[in-house]
Amino acid sequence: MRPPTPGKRTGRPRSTDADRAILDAARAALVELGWSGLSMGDVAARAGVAKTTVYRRWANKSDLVVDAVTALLDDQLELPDLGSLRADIEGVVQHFAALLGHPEAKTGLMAIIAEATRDDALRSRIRHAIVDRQKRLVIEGRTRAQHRGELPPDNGAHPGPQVDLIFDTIAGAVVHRTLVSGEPIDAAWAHRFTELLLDGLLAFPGTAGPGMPSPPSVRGADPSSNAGRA
Amino acid sequence: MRPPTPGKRTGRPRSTDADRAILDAARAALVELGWSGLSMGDVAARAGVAKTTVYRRWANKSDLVVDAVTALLDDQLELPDLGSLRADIEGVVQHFAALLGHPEAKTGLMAIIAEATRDDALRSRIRHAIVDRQKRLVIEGRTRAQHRGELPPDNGAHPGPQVDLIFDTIAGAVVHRTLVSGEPIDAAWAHRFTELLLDGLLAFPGTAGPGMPSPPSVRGADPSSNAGRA
Amino acid sequence: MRPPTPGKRTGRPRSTDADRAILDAARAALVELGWSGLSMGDVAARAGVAKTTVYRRWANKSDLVVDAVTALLDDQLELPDLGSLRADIEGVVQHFAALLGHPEAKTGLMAIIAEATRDDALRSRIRHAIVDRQKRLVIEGRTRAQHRGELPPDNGAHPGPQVDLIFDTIAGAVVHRTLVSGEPIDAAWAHRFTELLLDGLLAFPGTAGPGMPSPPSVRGADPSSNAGRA
Amino acid sequence: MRPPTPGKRTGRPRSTDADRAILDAARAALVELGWSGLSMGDVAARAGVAKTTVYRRWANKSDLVVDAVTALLDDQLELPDLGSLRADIEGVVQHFAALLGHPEAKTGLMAIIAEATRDDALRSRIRHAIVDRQKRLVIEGRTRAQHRGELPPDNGAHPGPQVDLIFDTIAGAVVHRTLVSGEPIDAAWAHRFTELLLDGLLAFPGTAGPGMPSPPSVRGADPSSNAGRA
DNA sequence: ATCTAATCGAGACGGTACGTCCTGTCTTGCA
DNA sequence: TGCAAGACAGGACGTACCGTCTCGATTAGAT
Repeated sequence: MRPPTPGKRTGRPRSTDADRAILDAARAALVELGWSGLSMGDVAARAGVAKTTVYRRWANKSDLVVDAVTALLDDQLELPDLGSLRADIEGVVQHFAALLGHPEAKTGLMAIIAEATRDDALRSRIRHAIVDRQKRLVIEGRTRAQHRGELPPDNGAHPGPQVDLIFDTIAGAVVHRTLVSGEPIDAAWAHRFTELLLDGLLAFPGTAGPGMPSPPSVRGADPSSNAGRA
Repeated sequence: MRPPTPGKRTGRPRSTDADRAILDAARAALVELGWSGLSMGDVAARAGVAKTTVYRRWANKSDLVVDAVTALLDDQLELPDLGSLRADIEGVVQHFAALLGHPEAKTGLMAIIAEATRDDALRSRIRHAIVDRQKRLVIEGRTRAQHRGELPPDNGAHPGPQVDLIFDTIAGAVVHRTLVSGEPIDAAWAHRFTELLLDGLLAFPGTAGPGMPSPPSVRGADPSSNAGRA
Repeated sequence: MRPPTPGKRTGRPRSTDADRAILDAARAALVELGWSGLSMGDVAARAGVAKTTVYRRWANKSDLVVDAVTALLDDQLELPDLGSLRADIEGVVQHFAALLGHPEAKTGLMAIIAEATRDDALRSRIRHAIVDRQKRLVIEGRTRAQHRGELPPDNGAHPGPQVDLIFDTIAGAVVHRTLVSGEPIDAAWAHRFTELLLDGLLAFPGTAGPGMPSPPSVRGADPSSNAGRA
Repeated sequence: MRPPTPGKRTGRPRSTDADRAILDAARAALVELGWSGLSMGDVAARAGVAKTTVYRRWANKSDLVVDAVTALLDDQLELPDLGSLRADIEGVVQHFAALLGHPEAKTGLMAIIAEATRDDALRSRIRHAIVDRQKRLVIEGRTRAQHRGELPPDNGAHPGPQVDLIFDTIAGAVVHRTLVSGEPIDAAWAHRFTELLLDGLLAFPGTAGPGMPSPPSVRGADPSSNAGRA
């Protein structure tokens, strides 16, 4: 939705009904047909709008779909305080997983990410519209944990890289399991993943079966797992 | 490459030269033009082959690109023994990151994954051709670490879920950072990620800035992995 | 040129330049390449027009060629008064023969007629666009001859069958000699044919060799038609 | 059916069953699909034969169809003596019309004639295989009429042009009425056409209605129709 | 009784055109 | 000026045939 552009104010104003109808139509088409099956003409027809009206707002497929998808995600960005870092992470994992369970989010996200691998402008748009936005969840959770005393306060170093690392790890795992491995994410998986993230691999060497969580280790103080190490 | 399979023995056999030429051409076209720019006619022309000859083997773009990309990954599956679990993980992370640095792998992988979000057959094809194959790396590294005594032996529980979790975590983080966040993976990131994975977030207070490695972590006293560091 | 017809008035109107360019290109292509060599894509290219633009107007090759050929014939429909029935017939025979001498008319006509042998819609289209139109020549010549007193006036019977018979005989002989027998039509043939048609076989003892005109037939004492002969 | 060619006698002989099956299949396909719809592969499939087997006998579609059609006509060439020139002509007209009533003859003939308008080799093949063969009918009828005294004997001049003219007139009228005008040929039309051909237009100026034949005029001795002439 | 060479079926091959679909731009007339 | 409608140039799609080619398996006649 770019070129309604600058100061000008004359002529017939754009229909906001059309805006909504087009985004809704795009979302619906994306679910049914996928990125490559989605056509601008079809979106216009679904929205009951002329093709011109679509192109007047979005210059091409990418732009339209990015807006359609991000609008979808914007409604979902919340991180309720569940009382502990561990619970917060489990919560966000399940929340994100639930979001990716919706076919429109799933298809749309992957489609624009794929397209972005060869389109720098699209990539940076995704970065700003999606990644940076979601990163606030990590920052917020981190700050909250620091206030609770679960994590030490910032020691003066820039926390960005740390935040990025954790964001990529959490989001990556969820996305990969859902979209690449193609397995669903349930409470048990969320629990085990949180355990791994907080305590580390060396702290729970495969003793956990599915749905059979290991006892919460505090800072991984499990002597047996340290046995073979210097 | 499906329909030649039925046991028939009659007629002129398919040219294996054509097989190779087409896959090579598809790979090259993928790098230059990306998924959406790749056209079957162009691939045929590059391969010096008629369009018919391509369609006789692969029914559509997805099928062709999946085969082209998996063949690409098959050449890359190695996990040299670097002497410790920590080093092995850092190694595989960097190895996988390097692979995703190649535009052909990057574009091709994401494209077929995106396409797979709405194509069950393609999804299971990806699972078998790529995911399951790569999972062996995790299993191999795990077994090696158990022999070294870094990890306890299997305690009778089925190790699958554990392997899956670790695989999704490693592959997911690498893929997400590379393709979604759009940041490169260097030695420092690989090191910090490995530290997080092995020791856990609670043991890892995020004091490291970029290019400014964290102090040797309390428990990661592995000489080989510290070799290049202060 | 069918589907624009419904009374609609909206949208961008079709380019009449394109109409003309396409028909001209089709005519030219027909001459150079013949029916089977003519391709829609090539016609579009010659007309400097997209293939879509051709298909929007004509659904297939037959339709396009029919229109191209009939437009060609429409320019040619004249029957100058040569002073006598005999001269008028000789004139129209030579005129029609000259028309069939043009490769575009020759190829186009036969092609659509052949196609029409298995396409009822096309057949009736040809009937209306070509046959009925040309029949007026016979009617006009007949009326003229009646005014001159060469033929008796209509005796109350419907003249249709008579007109049809004469039309099929004249047109059939010209077409057959030109396209089936593959021999050219010159002044001598036109003269002998007219003699046969007017006087009948029994009055016409076949003494004429080629270029060796028969002696003035007993009953065909028409000065104008004998002008160029011994 | 050309290249079984010269002296050689060794190897497996060609199957005559295949010859017949192919021609029959070609005939059937021609009726159903027309020239342009007929494909060599389809003919082979209908004949239960490999494409190679067809191409080994006929180099292309034209050759095959010409042979298929001429074989069809060869069975039909007879001119029974009906006792008078008039009856013989009426007989051959109706006979030829009946032949063109068969869709396979109709479609096949027109198709190859149309193709011949731009293929000299095909044209001369048609001339020899069809036209020249049928011309014998005219020659035979003429000779017979001369023996009966209905026509004068040859006066030394070469009779070819006369034969050609009559052949083109008869065949042309029948073909044109059937295929171009698209009207059927019944006994009444055959009678009226014969009358025109034998007596001439000036002898029966439209006094005949359909199915209401004029009395047989002998040498067109109708004074009233000659009124306006010198 | 073998040898041998042309036949047969099957179907892959390089090409060419097909007719459809979509893209992004443009040209109308109405509001 | 916005908008619905739809024409426009361009280009890829996946299909269908063409006429050629390579296979392995017959099949007769010549040896």
